Formats: sequence, C-alpha cells, structure tokens
Amino acid sequence: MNDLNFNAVTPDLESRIRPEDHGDLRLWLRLLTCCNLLESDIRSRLRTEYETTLPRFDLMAQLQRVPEGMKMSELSRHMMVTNGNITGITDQLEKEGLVQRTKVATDRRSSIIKLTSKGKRTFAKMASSHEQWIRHAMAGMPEKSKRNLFEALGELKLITHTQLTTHS
Amino acid sequence: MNDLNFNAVTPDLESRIRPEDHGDLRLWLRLLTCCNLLESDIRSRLRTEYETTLPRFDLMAQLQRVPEGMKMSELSRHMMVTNGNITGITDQLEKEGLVQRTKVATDRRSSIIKLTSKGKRTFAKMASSHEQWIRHAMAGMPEKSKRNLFEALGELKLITHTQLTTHS
DNA sequence: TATTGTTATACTCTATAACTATA
DNA sequence: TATAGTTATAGAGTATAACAATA
Repeated sequence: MNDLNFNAVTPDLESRIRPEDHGDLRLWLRLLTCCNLLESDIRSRLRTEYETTLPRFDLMAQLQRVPEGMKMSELSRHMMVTNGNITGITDQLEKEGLVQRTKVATDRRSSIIKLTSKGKRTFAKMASSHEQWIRHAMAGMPEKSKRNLFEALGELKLITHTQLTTHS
Repeated sequence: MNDLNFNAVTPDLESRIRPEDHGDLRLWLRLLTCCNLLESDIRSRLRTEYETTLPRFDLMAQLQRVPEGMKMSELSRHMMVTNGNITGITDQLEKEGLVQRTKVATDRRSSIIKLTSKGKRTFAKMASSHEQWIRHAMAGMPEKSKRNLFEALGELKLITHTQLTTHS
C-alpha cells in the first residue's frame, strides 16, 4: 500500500505536500494529520457523549492525578495557555460542580483547585471511554510499531521542547 | 535521559498521564504534546510575522499544489471542515486578493478557487519561512530517527483513518 | 517591583442548520 | 432528490491587556 493510492482515496492535510518539500516538512504534516484525525474524533465524542470539550477534559485530567490540587498558575503552565483562559474553564467546571476553588492560607493571592467527588466520578467515566476510543482508533497497529513510535516521539518532544524554548 | 526528570522541569500535557494508563493512551498523549508544541509555535509565528492563521495557510497550501484550482467541496474534504467554514476563509483570502473564485461552465453551482499571482508570491514567502521554522524545531534529531518516526506515523495514519471512518 | 488571579475585549475557528440555485 | 455553496447563529478557545490584591 503506497501513499499515492492512499491519498487518492482519503484526502487529508498531508496531501498539501509538494514533491520538492523537505523531509522535515513531510514529517510535520504527517504528524499534524495523525493528530488532527484523532483529536477531532475525541473532541466530537467528548461533545456528543459527555457534553464537554478537550480543554475541560484536560484540566480535569491534570487535577485527577494530583489529589492535593493545583494552583491556577500551575495549571496554566501545564496546559500551556494563559491565566485568563484557565480562569474561564475553571469557572465553567466549578459552575457544574466538578471542581472547587479553595483559598490557600500561606499566599492569599492564590487558590487551589481540586476535583470534587462528583468531578472524580465524572472524570473516571470519561477517562475510561476516552481510553477505549484511543484503543479502538489504534487497534490493528502492531505493538512493536507502537513502541517505536512512542520512542521516536519522545525524541522529537525533547528536541522541539529545547529548540523552541531556548532560542527564539 | 528519562521522562521523569524531563517532565519535572518542563511540564506539559503529557504530564497528565497516570501510572496505570495503557500504552495506547500514553502514545496518544505524547503525540498530542508534540503536535501542540509545534503547532502553537507555528501559529504564533504565522500571526506575528505574516498576520495570518494556520487554516488560511493550509487553504493556500492546498491551492498552491493544484495550479488549476480546486472546488470548495474539494477543499472542504481535504481540510476536513464543513463547507460553510471554507466559504468564510475563502472570503477573507479573496478580500485580501490572495485567492480568486471563478465560475465553472459545466456546473453552475460550483466555483473554482485559485491562488492569484499575489497569492502565489505571498505563499512562497510564507512556505519558505514555515519550512525553516520546522527545520529549526527539529534540528538535532538524527536523520534515522526522523525516518523511523515518519514511517511509524504512516502506519498510525493508515490505521486510524480506516478505524475512524469505517466503524463510527 | 513582581506575581496571582480576574475581568474585558476582540478575533478566529467550528459545527449546525436553514436556505438558494442548480443538477 | 441530491449536491454546491452561502448565510446566519451560537459557542469555544485564544491572546492581549488592564486591573486589584498580595508578596
């Protein structure tokens, strides 16, 4: 199965590649295509099955693994968006009773955000579905390929992280 | 280089992973992190250096490689967004004189969108910068790793494409 | 002075749906 | 009836910047 045939029947972002394009660019477009494909699937399932969004899910996922809670600024760093946006998403989740702000004694500017017990229950369900969606999407890919991909992405992540934060 | 140390100093989306999480999920989060990292860099450069956006750039990129132009519905399929959105982006680009709608004789419902010569010049500049940004971001990753990654992503793309389109 | 978090603003993208004009 | 494209709408996410309270 070659890419030409594949692209002929299933056009996607990667089809914008030109013959003269450099390998790095091809790599990037392929990465983008894979990611968009999965991401739009996840987004639409989160919306239709749980009436939520990826950023909201991400915020809850961050909290889920830190039972003691996180500060807004920590969330902001982890999710790589600005403070104001975290405030907005947190407001929505708090209104739905899924997270809770608590004032911290040592620094009266800050507050700690935690999942409520309702939030934990809700997240557990979503996370379980989420995992199934991913497994379904990736079903059929050999384990060895997955491991290779995981390793290779690890390299890329490290490289881009340093390239994009140190310079520029 | 281990992930723990890495994540300790550079928090990101992947840090939401839990020890019990399945490999597929880890793979997905790592993929998402890599993609977001690069994507947000590209988006912000497109904005600051060219006052444009990724979807606009993508649309022009699609047109660039098809000199005879494309129909709206083709663009819609390739960019994986609905018709109405293509209309909007095309309107903007047309207002700036970068693309041009032409009525097609054989089917009076359709129109063909092409890059204008200004559009071609503009795109050429952007594409060249874009390629440099990508190469810079990926500089330092061994060629062999890149090739492995490219191949592995090809597998993933194929799998997910079929998984996500055939079954729901 | 710097940081934490909020608020306000403006913009883009997106999906959805109703609509037209053609086929 | 189905398709191509437009229009209108509503919602989300984002960056930016100004601001108050606190460190």
